[in-house]
Amino acid sequence: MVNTKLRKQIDEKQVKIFKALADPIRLEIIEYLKHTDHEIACGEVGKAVNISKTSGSYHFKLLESAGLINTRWEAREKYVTLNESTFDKYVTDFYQNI
Amino acid sequence: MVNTKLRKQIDEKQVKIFKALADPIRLEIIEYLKHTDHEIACGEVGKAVNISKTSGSYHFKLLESAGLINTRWEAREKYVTLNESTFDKYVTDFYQNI
DNA sequence: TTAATAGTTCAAAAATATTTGAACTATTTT
DNA sequence: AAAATAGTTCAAATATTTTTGAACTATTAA
Repeated sequence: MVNTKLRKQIDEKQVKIFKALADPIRLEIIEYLKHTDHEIACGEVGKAVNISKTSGSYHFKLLESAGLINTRWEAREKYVTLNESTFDKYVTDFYQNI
Repeated sequence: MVNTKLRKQIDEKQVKIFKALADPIRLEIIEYLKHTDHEIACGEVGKAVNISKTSGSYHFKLLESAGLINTRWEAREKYVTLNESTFDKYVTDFYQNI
């Protein structure tokens, strides 16, 4: 059990995560990344799910800001992977924890 | 593994559920219902989370349409409970199943 | 050193979601 | 029968999210 202020912060984070998951493009990206199962460049994912680079930039930023993906720059490319621990804590364990 | 058309339907349902969860009022309602742990009238929940009846009507309808709550009318009141099986299938098991 | 490539940023436009209050239905209480 | 209660519906207003294209930065390749 947590206090009210912390509860509220947790909820804001929780809402942010569900918002990030509440979009068909982002779900496609997430599914693609899960099945890929290794680091992959944003551009390659974007091609796979058929979105413009601008749209990709928007969606990857949002996913990263929610903590659902990790990113790493190398040369011209930004590589992404899923952040499984966020899925575990905020999705898989959501119902149990509220 | 499922075919493309079914995959798409599942995704639509999945998006709808995450959208329903992606709102602070609805998360409060859900948390309240989980802790209440028995049938309770919409109005009582609405008072507890401090929303207008119009707003309550909107949010309960959305939660029901996503399959996250069950409802039952009795006399003037509409009673709600969480639909745990939807949480299990679409939230708890989400990451594993994609 | 110029081209091409990978991605970002910006602001405007378009699309979606939420809130609000007034008027409504159905049921129960007085 | 009238008043009160519980909830719905509607349309307008507001707020938030997403898409778009043009211009940009940084890096690599020719």
